[in-house]
Amino acid sequence: MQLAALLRQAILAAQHADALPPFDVPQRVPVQRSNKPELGEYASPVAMQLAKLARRKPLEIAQAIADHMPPAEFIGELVVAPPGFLNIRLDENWLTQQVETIIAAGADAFTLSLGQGQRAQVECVSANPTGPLTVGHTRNGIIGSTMANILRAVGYDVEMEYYFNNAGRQMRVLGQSLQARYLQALGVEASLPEDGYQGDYLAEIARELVAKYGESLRDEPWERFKTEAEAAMFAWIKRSLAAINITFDVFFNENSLYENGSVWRTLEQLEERGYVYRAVLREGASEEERAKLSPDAKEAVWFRTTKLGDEEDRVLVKSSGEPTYVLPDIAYHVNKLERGFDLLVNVLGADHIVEAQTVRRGLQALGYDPEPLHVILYQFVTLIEGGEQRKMSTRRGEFVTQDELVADVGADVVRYFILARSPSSHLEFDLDAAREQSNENPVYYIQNAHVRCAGIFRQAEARGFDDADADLSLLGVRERDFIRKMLELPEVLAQAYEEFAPHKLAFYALELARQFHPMYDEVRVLHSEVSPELARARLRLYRAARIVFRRVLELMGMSAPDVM
RNA sequence: GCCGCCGUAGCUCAGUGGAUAGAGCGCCGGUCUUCGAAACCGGGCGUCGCGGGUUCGAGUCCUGCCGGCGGCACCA
Repeated sequence: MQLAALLRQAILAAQHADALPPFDVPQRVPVQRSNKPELGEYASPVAMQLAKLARRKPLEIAQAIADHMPPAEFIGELVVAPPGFLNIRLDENWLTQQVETIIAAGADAFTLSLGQGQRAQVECVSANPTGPLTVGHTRNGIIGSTMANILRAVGYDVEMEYYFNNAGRQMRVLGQSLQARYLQALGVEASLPEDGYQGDYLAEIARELVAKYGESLRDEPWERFKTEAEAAMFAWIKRSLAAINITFDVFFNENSLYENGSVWRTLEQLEERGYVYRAVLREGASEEERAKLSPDAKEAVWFRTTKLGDEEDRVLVKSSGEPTYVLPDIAYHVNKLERGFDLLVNVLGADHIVEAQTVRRGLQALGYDPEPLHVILYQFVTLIEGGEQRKMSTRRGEFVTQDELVADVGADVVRYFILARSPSSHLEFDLDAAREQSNENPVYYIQNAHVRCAGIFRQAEARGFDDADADLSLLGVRERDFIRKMLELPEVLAQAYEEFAPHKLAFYALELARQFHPMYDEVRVLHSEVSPELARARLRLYRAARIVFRRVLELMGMSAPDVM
C-alpha cells in the first residue's frame, strides 16, 4: 500500500520543515482499514506511536504529518482525530474510476507485483501412494494450492510439487497385499501379509489386473505388483486431486536422491561440518533410555541437532545402515534450494513439526540460509455429523476418504469449508451444514453473487443494452461502498501472502458477497424506473463485480457458475 | 513430565498493539407484478478460559495457572 509510504514521506517532510523534531522514522508506518467507515477508509495510529520519540502530543504530531502530506490523486481527505489518529478518505472520483481499472484488467484484476517474478515452490499433499487420500491430505492440498494461487496473484512464478517415496517397507507391503488380492481374484489360496492393506480398493485393482493380464502375472514377484499398485494409486490420487482443482507440476521421487548419491553426500557434508557422531545411544540419553537398551544394540549415526538448539539429537542412519526419513528430507530441501527457488512453502500436518525443525537445522548445519523455507503447519480435521465427532485415524483403518467427502457435499463446498479456517485451528467439518444447499451455506451465498451478475448480463444482452461510455459519477452510496469492498482484495492478497494465511481469502469472499446482495436488491439495472444513463453506470459496476467475484472464487480454487 | 497449537456470542470461527470486539449458522418476525428469494429487512447474544505484568493503549505481547488436541521412535 503506497499510503504508508506517503505518510512516511510526510513525516520526513515535517521534520525537514521543523514541524517535527528529528528522530529516526520507522521504516514501516502502520496503516489499517478503519473500523469506523464514517471517518474514512484508512486510519493510521502512527502519531501515537511517535509521541515518545518526538516528545510531542500525539495530536500535534498528527497535525504536523497531515500538514506535510504529499498530494495523491486517490486521497480525498486527511483528518486528524483524537487521541491522535490520522483518518484518510479516498477521493470519490478516483474511487468510481476504479470500476474501469478493474474492467480493463479483466481476469488479471488486482494482480500485484510483490513477488517481482521470483520463483516460488509450494510442496504439499506428498502422500505416499499406499492408499486413497483422506481428509487430512485434503486440507493439506487446499491450503497448498490456494497458497500457490495467492503467490501467483502477488507476482511469483509458482511451481506445485508433490514429494513421494515408493521404496520403503510400506510400499513392499502394498505390493505384497496386491499380489495376494490378485491371486485371490484368480481363485488361488493366498493371504494378506502381516500389516497388509485391508482396504477394498486393492481387491478392485486386482480385478482390473485380471481383466487386463488374465493369469499371466501368477508367478510374478511382489515387485511387479508394487509397480502396478503404485501406478494405480497415483492415477487415483491425481484424479481425486483434480476433482478439487489441485494439480501438480512436479512429482519428486525420494528415490532419485539415493540414485544420484545426494543422500550420502549430505551425510558426508554434515560430518565434515562436525554435526555427526556414531553411537549406540544419543549423547545425553537418560538412565531410563540406557536401561532399556539391549546388550547387543549396534551403533547408529546421529545428527547433533542439540548444537542448533534442539532438545535431543536425531538419528540420521539406523543401526541397520538404513537412513531415517531425516537424511533424505534434508537432501531434498538442499535440492530445492539448489534449484534456485526464492521462496519454498511446505504444507505439513501439525504432527510433523519436529520434522520441519530438523530439516531447518539440517540446512543451517550445511551452511544454507533456511530463510526462503516457510512451513505452514495445519491442525487436524474432525468430521461432525449429527453433532457427533469422528476422529480420523489411518492407523485404525477408520478414515473418511476425500472422494467420499467430495461425493457427499461437492468439490466447491469442500474447498470453501476447509479454506475458511486458519491452518493453526483444529477444523471441525460440519457435514450437515456442508450438505445444506440453501442460503444457510456460505458457499452458495458467495457463488450466487456471481450467478446474479451473470443473470443481469444475460438480460441486458437480450435487450440489446450495453454499458459503453458509462458515467460512473451517477453511482450512489451503496455502489460506492461496494467498490470500496472490491478494492480491499489487493490488501487481502498481500496479507494472505505475508502471513501465509490463505483463509483470509475465504473470509473476504463472504464479506464481499455480504456487501453485494443488499446492493443487488436495491440497485436495479433493467427496471422501468431506472434512466438509461443510470442503468449504464450500474451495469458497468456489475461488470466489475462479476470480474472480482470470479477472481476471488478462482483464487480459492472454486468454480464461478453462471447458473446454479 | 517437556514441547507445540487452541480457548472470543448458544454452535463453528474471524480478529495486522489502537477508537464502541465481529461474521456465518441457529432462533423470532416481516418482504417476491419488472435483472434469479440459494436473496433482502428488522430483532440479541460477550467476565475475549483465569490471575499477574509490559504499554499512553492488550482479545492481540510477556509470565504463571486451568482445560482441549497433538507431538515427544533407530515410523514417515
